[in-house]
Amino acid sequence: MGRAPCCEKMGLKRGPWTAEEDKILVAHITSFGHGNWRALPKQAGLLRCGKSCRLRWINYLRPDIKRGNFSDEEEQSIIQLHQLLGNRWSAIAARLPGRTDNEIKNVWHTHLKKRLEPSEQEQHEQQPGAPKKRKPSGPPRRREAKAARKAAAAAPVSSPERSVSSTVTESTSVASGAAAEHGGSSGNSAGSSVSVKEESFTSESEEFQIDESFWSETLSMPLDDINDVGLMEPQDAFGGGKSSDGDMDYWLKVFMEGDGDGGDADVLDLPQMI
DNA sequence: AAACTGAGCAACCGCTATGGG
DNA sequence: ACCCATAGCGGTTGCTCAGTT
Repeated sequence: MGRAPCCEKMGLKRGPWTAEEDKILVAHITSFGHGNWRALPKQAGLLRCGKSCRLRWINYLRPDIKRGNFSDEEEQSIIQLHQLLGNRWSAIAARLPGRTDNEIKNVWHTHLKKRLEPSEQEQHEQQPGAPKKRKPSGPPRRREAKAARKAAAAAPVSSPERSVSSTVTESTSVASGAAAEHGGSSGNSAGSSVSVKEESFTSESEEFQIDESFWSETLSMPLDDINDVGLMEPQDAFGGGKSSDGDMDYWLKVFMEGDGDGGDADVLDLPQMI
């Protein structure tokens, strides 16, 4: 279908986002929402293509992103959901609030898949795989280190030093119901352009900071808003969606509701991994 | 201490789906 | 009904850096 060339390369920046760009993007979306991704970069004064902005926002800047390592429960859920849904990362992500499809995809390919493969091999052929040169055992240390780094660097909205760093996840727990009325930023498409003027987006020279209330508000917004699309939403997950998903949805339904023997009942309880 | 290796992750690419005119 | 623009998704790539040699 008539697909506009993504980023008419001319003049558009690519590669890693700078803190400055992050600030601009967050500021713009927070103030005006993201009704039109394609137009957004121009409006915000970013030399990026809309696609890139969208990706950056969804995968990294969104305030409701949960950072840090995946908990065991989350990993188990991913494994189970992957068995059920296959590589439908967005569908899986929809059931793991705060996690993005990209992140889940990465975790799957880097950890979970590998973790499963050996056990599957052992199942099929009781042959211990050739000992890996590295990674003796135990939790990947690098992961934790990175998670820390990530948490530090992540909060897009604060200064690099990240005085506010105590992770978004933490604030999630204290999020008050205060501002649930805000139209949710992730679902926050066009219309709901959040009216968060009170946020302190000060001039570039000053520390860029979003008022705590923003995070509380956003984080406390009904998860339904965030996960509307996929999170156990009957119509969507069970047939209201694309017709091509019919089979999948059917089995999902069976899986979720239990097919009688209740074998997978556990999974049925994982609507939200918070 | 330096070089090397590879895990981890952010970002990109290209395709399909969807909605509006 | 058709065409086009945009959003969204999944696969892939390439960079960074911790861990190993």
